[in-house]
Amino acid sequence: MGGEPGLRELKKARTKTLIQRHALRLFREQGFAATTVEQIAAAAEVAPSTVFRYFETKDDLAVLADYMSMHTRFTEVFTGQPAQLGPVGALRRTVRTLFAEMAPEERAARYERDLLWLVVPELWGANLGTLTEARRLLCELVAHRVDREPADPAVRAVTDAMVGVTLGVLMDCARNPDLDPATAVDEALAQLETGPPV
Amino acid sequence: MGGEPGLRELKKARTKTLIQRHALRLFREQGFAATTVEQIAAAAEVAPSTVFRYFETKDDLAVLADYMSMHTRFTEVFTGQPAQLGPVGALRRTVRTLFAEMAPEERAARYERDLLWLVVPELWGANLGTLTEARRLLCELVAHRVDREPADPAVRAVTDAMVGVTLGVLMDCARNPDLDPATAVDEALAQLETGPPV
Amino acid sequence: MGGEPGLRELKKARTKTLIQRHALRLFREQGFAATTVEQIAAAAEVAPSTVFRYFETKDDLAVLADYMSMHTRFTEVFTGQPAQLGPVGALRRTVRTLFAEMAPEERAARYERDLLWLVVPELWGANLGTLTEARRLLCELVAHRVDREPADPAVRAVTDAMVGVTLGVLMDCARNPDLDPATAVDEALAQLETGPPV
Amino acid sequence: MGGEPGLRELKKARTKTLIQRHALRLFREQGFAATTVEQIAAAAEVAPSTVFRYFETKDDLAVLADYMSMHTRFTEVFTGQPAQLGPVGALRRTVRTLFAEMAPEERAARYERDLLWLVVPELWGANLGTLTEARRLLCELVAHRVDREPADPAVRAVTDAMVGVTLGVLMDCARNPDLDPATAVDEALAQLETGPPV
DNA sequence: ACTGGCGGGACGTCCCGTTAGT
DNA sequence: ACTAACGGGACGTCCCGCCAGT
Repeated sequence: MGGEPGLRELKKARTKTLIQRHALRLFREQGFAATTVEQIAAAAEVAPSTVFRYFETKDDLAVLADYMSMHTRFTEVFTGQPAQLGPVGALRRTVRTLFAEMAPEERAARYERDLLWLVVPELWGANLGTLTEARRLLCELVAHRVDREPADPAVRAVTDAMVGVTLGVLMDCARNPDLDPATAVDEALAQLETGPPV
Repeated sequence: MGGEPGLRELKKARTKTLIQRHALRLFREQGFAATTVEQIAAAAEVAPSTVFRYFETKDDLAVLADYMSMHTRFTEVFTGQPAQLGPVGALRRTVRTLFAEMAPEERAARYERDLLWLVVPELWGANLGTLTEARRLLCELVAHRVDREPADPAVRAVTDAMVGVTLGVLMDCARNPDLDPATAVDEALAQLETGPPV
Repeated sequence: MGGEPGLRELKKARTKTLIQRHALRLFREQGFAATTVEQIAAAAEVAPSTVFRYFETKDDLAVLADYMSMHTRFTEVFTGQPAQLGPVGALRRTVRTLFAEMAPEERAARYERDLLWLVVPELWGANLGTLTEARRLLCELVAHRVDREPADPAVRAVTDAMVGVTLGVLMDCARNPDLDPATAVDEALAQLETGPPV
Repeated sequence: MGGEPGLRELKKARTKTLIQRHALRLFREQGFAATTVEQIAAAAEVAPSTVFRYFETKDDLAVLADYMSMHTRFTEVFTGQPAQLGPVGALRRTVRTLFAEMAPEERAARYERDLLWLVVPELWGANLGTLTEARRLLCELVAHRVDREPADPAVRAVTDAMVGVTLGVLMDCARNPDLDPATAVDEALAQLETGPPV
């Protein structure tokens, strides 16, 4: 009653992470469609039913559910940027801050995990919800920053431009492991910031 | 013997279109996963095997294959825009031209068909290839117009911004049938063109 | 140690009844197959494991176990009927007496619960045992009353006729809530009693 | 077009019968629940999917679908009985005629198949529909014979009595292979016919 | 003692490839 | 050429038994 003090909860979270880790590894190694839930279960040393206990569908194994939990931190940092910064500038500094907060080894781990869906078409479906939600959030934050409505066309446009640019560069990163997402995103957004594009 | 008389070809194309039309309708009505190939076959009055003769997988039913054929026309129009126009301006005029070339009743039909995948997550996977290809093409056209390399970060950025803005507004159109895609896209791109966003 | 104080017993019985009540309600609302044990557990606010502690299988949730306990009272009343009454007459009066012994609100509650299995095919399997047992008992009581063997064809026939008529009318009641089982059964049995049918 | 002349249809029917035959055999040998669809498929030398192509659910394997086809013959014979016969007499003669029409080896085969569900509780659910339909038909035929409405209580009662007696005796036959259903049913119904039971 | 978590396995749906029939 | 039939296999749901935690 009141938050499950511990051991059970902990093990649950551990199992969930374990299953997803193996799933993502197998998706990368063999492709999404070619990987069966049975294989994932075997790799994680659980029963197939257990996989479905933690993830409703196979697709959900590729969904980064903990992203939602990042939204509050993102909001904090973005909102905290100096008022004279435009939306693009604020986003650049937010991204820099959030990347800096991650320990180096965490960053490497995340890159593998979080960029996978960008290069596996089947996973877009499962992650579209997360993406849409992120877009909605960013739109609101931008609106607040420039003191307009989220439905304002200018707000929509700048938001979608930032999303487009960020996604584009991340897709390149996912395909090319030599690129560092942190700097790549920052540089790409810089292009947007400097003025009328090209 | 010799070149297909063309009649058979025509009938084949007709069947293919027929199957896809019914498939898309059912996807919209019932959702993608809930629609079975058998239902589609029944609706199109063919055998399930025939569906697979025309489309390799069920996913392919949701892919707008004829888009590739639009690329040449798109390239023509885009390239033909006045040299002093920037990429965004050139895209706006290209889009206007292409929309204008469509008969009104064709436009309505296309809206239904072509925007469907934007609101059905499972269909993103199948259409991602088309989208990526379109992005690549636009990137090259932009590069050529501004006389830089396609790999140039500025070229990438403006391309991805245009793609992001266009997709964003199309998603809104798909969800809100009152919006007219032609004007909505044009207005959204106008936001990008006018200068440093917001 | 020693006889259970009875308090624990009582609570147990209460829980069992509670679980079954919710199960039957859900079976009626959603159908048997569509109702999961988890839903039942949630409705009764217990853990799924607990459901299986009280009922061996899901099917058993639909079995009216307390019917066996009614057998002794039934036997008493049936045996106590005047000797000159035939089996059908004795059954009619027994049924009337037993119905009369129930408080009105109990009758309404029982109707809902006890007639459910008649209209849900999947529940026949679980309840067939109870039905067979009832048939066997009635057969013996009839045999005793007419002073013949239970295996006597005439005894079997009259027993099965009564069972058939009763079941038939109860199935009608289950489907048509306007009918009152007490009078409907009585009237139907009256048809059997009056002589060579039709 | 127009009734599938042959080979295909024939093979289909053959496969369906084959699967069901093996299923019923296994149900008898191992019990219903203990028999898996895989086992049935293996015994019939088909794939498990093929089983589900012919029978919607495992339960349906135990349903005697061809009974419906007997209804017309039954109606003919029953209706053709002399007008002065009462419903029970007409049913007795109908049953005798129908049994007589079967070749001896067919009778033996049918007994095995058709009486199985009576002793396997899980199968009652699947067969209840057939039973209910039979009851409805008999009710109508009786009503017509005695020139009353099918809803008339007397009609209902005599119908249900006949159904009850028949079922009861068939259950005994199913459990006791020494009994001959044809004569057992006839004798049991005779009890109903001779007058006020007992 | 009760409950939560997990295993194992059956069911039933669906996809899609192959083979054989018309 | 088109289609029906079937195979094989993945997915996802659900039941129910067991064991470990509180």
